[in-house]
Amino acid sequence: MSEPAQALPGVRSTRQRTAVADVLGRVDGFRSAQELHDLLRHEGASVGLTTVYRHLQALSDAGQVDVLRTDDGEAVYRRCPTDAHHHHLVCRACGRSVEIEGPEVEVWATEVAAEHGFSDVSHTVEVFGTCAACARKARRARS
Amino acid sequence: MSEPAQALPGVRSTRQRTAVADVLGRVDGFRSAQELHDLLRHEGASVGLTTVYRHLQALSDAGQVDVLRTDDGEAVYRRCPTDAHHHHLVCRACGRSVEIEGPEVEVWATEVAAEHGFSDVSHTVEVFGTCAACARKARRARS
DNA sequence: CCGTTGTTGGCAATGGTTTCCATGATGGCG
DNA sequence: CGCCATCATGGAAACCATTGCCAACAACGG
Ligand SMILES: [Zn+2]
Ligand SMILES: [Zn+2]
Ligand SMILES: [Zn+2]
Ligand SMILES: [Zn+2]
Repeated sequence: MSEPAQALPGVRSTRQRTAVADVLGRVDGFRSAQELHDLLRHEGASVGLTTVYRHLQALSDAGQVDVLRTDDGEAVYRRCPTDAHHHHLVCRACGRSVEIEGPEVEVWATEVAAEHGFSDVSHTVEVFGTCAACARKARRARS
Repeated sequence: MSEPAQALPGVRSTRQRTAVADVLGRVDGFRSAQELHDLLRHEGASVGLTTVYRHLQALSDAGQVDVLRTDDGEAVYRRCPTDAHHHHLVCRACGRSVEIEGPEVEVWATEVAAEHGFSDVSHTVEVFGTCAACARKARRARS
């Protein structure tokens, strides 16, 4: 551990790289690459869309951001406060999300896969809903 | 209930519609729209790609086929032997899949959402792995 | 200051999916 | 039977997130 963990060899710390990492830290939910690109643009720290994709890819490869896909196939990204394996409770309306974990789910997934002779097992577990804030907003709008 | 559940008003039973429903019943795993289109083409019962998409959409809306997305965002479809709520154990290599269920997971998802004040809750739970057949095949190829 | 090496970002290409629209089949009705 | 209204079909074009390409750029070491 003679060097910071994030400085992989051959990876420079550029303005763009930190801008992408920063904006991810500042938002509270899953965001698409294009939303992040727009955010950066509006903040003045403009970064090419291609570059945003590149860094999101890199961060995701490094396990520093979580990626999941919306119902219509768009990839959305989130930097979570924890590095440990976990899942998400995501608001369908605003994207805000909460880290959740369920040891019993981990066990169940492993066991059921083994029972059927599957190896090299992984799983996706995401819970979607409407957060309290968005539910309030919707109720107010409907009245 | 004076009419069969599947015959929605304004939906005719055409050659194409049955062809799509049939091929879904004949394959054993999740398949993409384009794969299904190819299968139909090779069977002689050719159906336009647009029409394949249309019927997959309709069947999915009617809850008669399950849809999920691969890592690269492609939608894959499967007609499952059961109508009841369930999840899948899917082979990453060949798409073959097994229906699984876990009551404890259902409970967990509901509870954790309620704890955080989320309403209108749904969830996606899929387990991926390499099925025994594909694992054998891979081992043989590597030697 | 120069050359090497990794970075950037606009633009073009990709590829799954959807939309359009002209054509075709169906079925009721006179 | 002939005609019309109503879907259904499918090829082509549009869409759109994502990736590939590549020329211009910054950083670093010498
Ligand atoms: Zn919300
Ligand atoms: Zn897990
Ligand atoms: Zn397999
Ligand atoms: Zn479930």
